[in-house]
Amino acid sequence: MFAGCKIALCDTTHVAVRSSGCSARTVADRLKPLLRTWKGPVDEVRVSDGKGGQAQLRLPRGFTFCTEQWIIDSLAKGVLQPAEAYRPACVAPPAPPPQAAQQPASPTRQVSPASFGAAGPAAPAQLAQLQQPEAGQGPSYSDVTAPLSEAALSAALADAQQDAQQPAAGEQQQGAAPRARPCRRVVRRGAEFVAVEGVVPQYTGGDTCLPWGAYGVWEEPFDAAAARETVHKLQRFYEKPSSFGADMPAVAAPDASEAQKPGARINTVCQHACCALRPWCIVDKLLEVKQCYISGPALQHKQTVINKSAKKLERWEQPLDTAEDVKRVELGAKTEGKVLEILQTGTCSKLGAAQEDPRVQALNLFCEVWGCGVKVAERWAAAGCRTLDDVRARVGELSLTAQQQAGLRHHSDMQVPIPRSEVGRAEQVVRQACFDLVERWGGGGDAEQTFCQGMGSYRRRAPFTHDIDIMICLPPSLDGTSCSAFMAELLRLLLSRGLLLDELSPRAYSSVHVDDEGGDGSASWSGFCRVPPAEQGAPLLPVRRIDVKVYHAAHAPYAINYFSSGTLFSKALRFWANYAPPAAKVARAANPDATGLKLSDVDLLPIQRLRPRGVASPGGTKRPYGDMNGSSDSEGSPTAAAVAAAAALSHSRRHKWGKPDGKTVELGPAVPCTDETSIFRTLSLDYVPPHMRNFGVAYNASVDR
DNA sequence: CGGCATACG
DNA sequence: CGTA
DNA sequence: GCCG
Repeated sequence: MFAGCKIALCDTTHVAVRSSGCSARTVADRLKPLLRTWKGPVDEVRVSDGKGGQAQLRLPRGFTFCTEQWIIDSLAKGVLQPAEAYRPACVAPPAPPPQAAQQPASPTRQVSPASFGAAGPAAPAQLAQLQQPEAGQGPSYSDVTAPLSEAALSAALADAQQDAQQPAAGEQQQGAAPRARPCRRVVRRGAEFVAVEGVVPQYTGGDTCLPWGAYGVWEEPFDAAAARETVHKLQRFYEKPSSFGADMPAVAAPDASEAQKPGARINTVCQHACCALRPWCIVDKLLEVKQCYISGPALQHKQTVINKSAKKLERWEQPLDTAEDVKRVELGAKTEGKVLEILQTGTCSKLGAAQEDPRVQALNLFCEVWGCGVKVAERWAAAGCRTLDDVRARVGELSLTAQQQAGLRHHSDMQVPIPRSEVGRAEQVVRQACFDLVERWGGGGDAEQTFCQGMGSYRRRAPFTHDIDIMICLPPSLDGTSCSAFMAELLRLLLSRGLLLDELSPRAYSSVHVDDEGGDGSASWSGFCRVPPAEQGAPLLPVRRIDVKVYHAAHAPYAINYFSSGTLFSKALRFWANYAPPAAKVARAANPDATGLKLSDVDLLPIQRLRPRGVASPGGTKRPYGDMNGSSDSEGSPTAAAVAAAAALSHSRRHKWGKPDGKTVELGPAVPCTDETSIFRTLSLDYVPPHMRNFGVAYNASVDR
């Protein structure tokens, strides 16, 4: 029924429908043409969209409607979820007239007729929770603390609470009556935290009173609605900074244009039901177009722009049938043109030309090799190579780095997605080694404050990842030790325990970091590993890419924030810190000369931008995004103190390549953050949990490059 | 036309 | 320049 | 490629 459609490959008994903004009529119309090829039995079903719209539609027997969230959750949990809990509002069974009149806006679910699946008269409360899985995941605090016993606090917990004041956690609870302290006993056994009494708590802060990082608990409480709003705010500001302050709806209002579409239908190529809900085919084509921009000036930024547009389209929940439909998305001029062309012809001239060009094809292929970027790819192509085997055959004359040779060797294994479970087992191996080492290195009484977790899309709950990314934050008692020395030991241990491949010299790891102050603040290593099979005799698992990072405790909030976020989310957050008026206000409070904040993986610094965005040249003094806050005029002429401070600060972190950015100066003092929540609060944002730090729709195939 | 996130190996 |  |  959905041949060629990427969503439907998951399952052949469900019809994915967007959760809102769609009429029953539309669903019926979309299904009609698809049914022409359906041979099996069909049921006549009456549906209502709760907005007065009703429709009679034909549905293959045994099929059920579901939202896209059903797919995501089913994948994440590895089990098909009950579809009735994910029924789209726009295809609810028609409500009996009297009730519908009484509660027009109420989302109460009616019990379904047979063709909606065997929902039965399930408890409405349960349904409501499942309907919005996000809400269920939020730490409605009572859920978190309820199972815990009311016995006496463990002495260790009491101690920890005394010296860790948690202002951010308290703030989140504003308004709510303080609850009795939850009580529990948790002990660390090696790399594991086990509950002796009650259960290991899930979230820090809030009224659990649990300091961040105690007992291996690093998850912070969140409000799903506030988090969604924050994601939206960041997206908007990143995509169109001038839109700051204007309140825009998260999705385009379900328009009345469904009734009479003014424009002519130009979409002649894509009839997929799921593409009416999200233009997947357009997104896919656009990402192919991105590949045309593989060489030339500023191409990285052109690719970035296409990426942004793709994410925007991915979030677009209206059908794209007419030119007016496309206009409403508000893409850039050129991108919009490409989308129109794709709609009309199924492809785009730019793409056609590039697909004919074997050199462009080769460049894109070569860039898949880890360690090979555009420059190197161009060298290989210039030498006449068109396939990876061409390159392999001429390794000698092309002078590949060890990294590139390894990347070439494992290229095919890199194509295999990594299931969560495998990342989890790698995490266990590293965690064991890490805690062993922390103890051996005399990590005082605070070894349990060591952070060691799988990061990246794994921490964002993706069902599959493309690499294994593990981060360690040493406990405070190891502040004086060198991260690279710790890394070297750790790699040796991981090699001997059979996780790492003996490639890219994990044996000889050393970081030439003879910088300032004793003890370098961070170290990182990238290489390959093979996770030992779960049971003996099982076939070897593929080789995987693995990154390991070690940070000092002081950097933990910033490092964890960065490595838990998707690429675009990180960029948007840093962009916000740099330029958003609320961030600028915070910056000025920390240092009167500051114009914004610079967020990195180790700290949050006030900075002074000598030429703020929106200022043409030395001439005018136009401020970037309106003069929304009173500010002292001190732009374009850094104080002597600022320059001196900048020189001192940037001394240790001067890059070898690229131009040293002379247009901003780093100022002090750094803004201290105790946890991730406090980073968001500092930036005047609400905390966003890792699994929501994706732009676009979570866990589809697209990867930023 | 300058800037586009920020850093380490 | 490569990586994240 | 797009925004200011």
